[in-house]
Amino acid sequence: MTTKQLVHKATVSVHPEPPFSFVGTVHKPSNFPTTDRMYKGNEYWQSFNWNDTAYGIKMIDVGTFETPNISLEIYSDLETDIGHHVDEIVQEIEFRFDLKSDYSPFLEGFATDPIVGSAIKKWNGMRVSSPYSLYEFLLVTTVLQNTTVKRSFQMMSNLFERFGSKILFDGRELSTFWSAKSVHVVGEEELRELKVGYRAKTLKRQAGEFVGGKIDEFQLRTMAATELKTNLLDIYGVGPASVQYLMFEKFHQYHICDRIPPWEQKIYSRLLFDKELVGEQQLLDEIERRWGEWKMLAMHYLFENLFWLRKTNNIEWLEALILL
DNA sequence: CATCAGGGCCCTG
DNA sequence: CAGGGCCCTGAT
Repeated sequence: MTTKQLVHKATVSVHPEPPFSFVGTVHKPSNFPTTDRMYKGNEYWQSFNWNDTAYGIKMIDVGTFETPNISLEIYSDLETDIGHHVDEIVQEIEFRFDLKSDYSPFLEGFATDPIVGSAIKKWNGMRVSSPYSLYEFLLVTTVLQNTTVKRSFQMMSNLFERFGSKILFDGRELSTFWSAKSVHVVGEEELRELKVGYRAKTLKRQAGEFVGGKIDEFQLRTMAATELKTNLLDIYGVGPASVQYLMFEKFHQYHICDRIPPWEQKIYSRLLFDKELVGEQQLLDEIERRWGEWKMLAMHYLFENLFWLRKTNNIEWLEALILL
């Protein structure tokens, strides 16, 4: 696999809505690691596909909690690419990282909440963000299905190896995602060789839905929650669990939570009830009672805070759930 | 050795 | 609406 060097650069200042947590926004400790992005200190890098071109994105935190400021660097192979697309790339980054939303009613309203209060204190201003396009996000939800974290990671690596490529910018080498087209033209059998099992059919069908124009991410973004959900469920391979991830992380519908998948169920059972396993409906009732319209955001703050704690503390029950 | 469930979803009856 | 089947792997 050859590595493409991206030598041209444009720099733009981006100003998120205060308050803002850079780390909490660009780095999600709960996500399994992939080679398309990396975070260190006050800097963040990722590959970024836009209009069939592989860009490199670097964000540097040069602001403060109250006066957020990100120095956004866009790297490209061709100078003209940056010139023509810089504005739309900035807009897209602002959307994916949810930089312009106002979380203050939640952050202020629950600052002293007995359960989520300490997570808010630590992560105040953390956004619901996903670095991925809808196509890329669906790859993740597909490899997550009906398996363990370890195998999901293996499937993702195999896909990167087969379809992705590499870029080098700012001294960092990162994997890039691929187009739906490149998967669409490949036979299902060839996909199965990547150890994705029955998901080969899903990967191929989803790629086809993008290529054929059935899925339009930008149109989906204009829809209200109910219509959005219906349309997402209409995508082959998207069921109740995946649609919950999509609605929240990708489309930032942080007032909605009508499903808590098994793995999260175990984790929230501990966080909310200090029990090994509480019924899904009981958990749903509890989060509604405690946080109402902000319930999914509250859950996210709890979740990421827990995985951050894991870095310095040994949380035995959590390790057991991750090793599965 | 066999059996089974794991961060679901589709399809059938 | 319930339930079988699906790829593969590690745990038992």
